[in-house]
Amino acid sequence: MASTDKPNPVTPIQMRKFEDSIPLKLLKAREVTMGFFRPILQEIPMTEQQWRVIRALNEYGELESKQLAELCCILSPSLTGILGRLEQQGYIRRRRSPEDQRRILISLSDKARKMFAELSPRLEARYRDMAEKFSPEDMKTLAQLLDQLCKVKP
Amino acid sequence: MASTDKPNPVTPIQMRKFEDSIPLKLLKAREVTMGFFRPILQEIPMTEQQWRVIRALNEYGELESKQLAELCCILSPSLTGILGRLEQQGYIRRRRSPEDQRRILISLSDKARKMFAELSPRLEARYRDMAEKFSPEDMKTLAQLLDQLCKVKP
DNA sequence: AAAGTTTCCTTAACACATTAACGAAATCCT
DNA sequence: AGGATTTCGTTAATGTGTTAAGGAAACTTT
Repeated sequence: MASTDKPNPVTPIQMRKFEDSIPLKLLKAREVTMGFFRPILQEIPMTEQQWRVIRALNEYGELESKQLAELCCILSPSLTGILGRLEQQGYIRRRRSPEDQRRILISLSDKARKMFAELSPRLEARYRDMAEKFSPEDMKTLAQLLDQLCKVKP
Repeated sequence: MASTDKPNPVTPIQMRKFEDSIPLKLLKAREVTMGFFRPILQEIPMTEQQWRVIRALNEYGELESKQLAELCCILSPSLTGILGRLEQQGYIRRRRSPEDQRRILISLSDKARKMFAELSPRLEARYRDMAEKFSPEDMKTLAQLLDQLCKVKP
C-alpha cells in the first residue's frame, strides 16, 4: 500500500511558495535576532516585552500608558498585565495624571534604573556583535526598508 | 512644584535609540504586513497561525508534526493546541506514522482544501497589492536581507 | 533482552496577543 | 446644565509563545 506517499500537493502554476512570505520571513528574522538577547534577559528574569517597556521609560522618562503602548508596539490590554507585573516586582510606579484623571503616568523606580544600568551594556554588546556578524551596512539598509514598509497602508 | 516635568532621561552619550532596534522594527513591520491579511482571515474565522499551517499542508501534502513546526516557525507546544483546534473544526486529520509510532502525520481535509481554494486568491491579491504599494524591487531586497539575517548565529 | 539514552509529542504553568465589551473621566452639543 | 459622544484604561475570553517536565516509542549499549 502506498499510504506513505506524498499526497499530490495542490500547488497551482503561478503561486507564491510558502516560504516566500514576507510576514513569515519577518517572524523568523525576529526569532533569530531575539536569540541573541533572550539568554541575558532570562537571567533576571525579564521578558522581552518587559524589557521593551523598561527601555522606553529609561529613554523618555515618565510616559502615559498610551504612549508607552504605541512606542513598544504593545496593545493596551497586554500592557495592563505587563505593567501590573512590573509594578509588583518594584520596577515601575503608576500614578494618575493630575490634569486628566483617565490617564496613567508610568515611571521607572531606582531598582529598575539600577537593573537597566547593569543589563544594558551587555545587551548593547550583543547587538554590536549581531551587527558585526550580519554586516553593519546591510543592517542600515534593512532598517531603512523596514521603516519604509511600516509606512505602507492597506 | 515641578512634578509634571519630564524626569531627566538617563540616556548616555553614545547609546542606540529605543526606536533603532532591529527586533522592534521587525515586529512593527510584521504588524503592518499582517494588517493586510487579518481582515480576510477573520471572516472565517481563522488565526494567522492556523492559516500558516493550512498553507504549509496545502503545499507539502502530508507532513509530520515536527516538520510542520519547523516550516511554520511554531514551537511544538503551541502546535499541539493549534492542531487540536484545527482538527476539531474539521480542517485537518491526524494519524500515527506506521513506521514510527511516535510521529504524527497531518493532512488537510476536503473542507480545508475547499476553504483554501476560496481564500487563497483573495490573500494573494492582497499580497500583490502590498508589494505594489511598497515596491516589488525593495520587496526582493528585503527578502534577501531577511534570509541572510536568519543565517546569523549567536 | 534489560537498562540507559534519545526522540517525539504532549501537558502544565505562566506571560503575552487579540478582539470585544465595560466603566469612569473628559469632551461635545444643543 | 444635562445628555450624547469620545477617550482611556481595564476586564474578560480565547488563542498563541515560551520554558520545563512528562510519557511513550525508538535507539543504543552492554
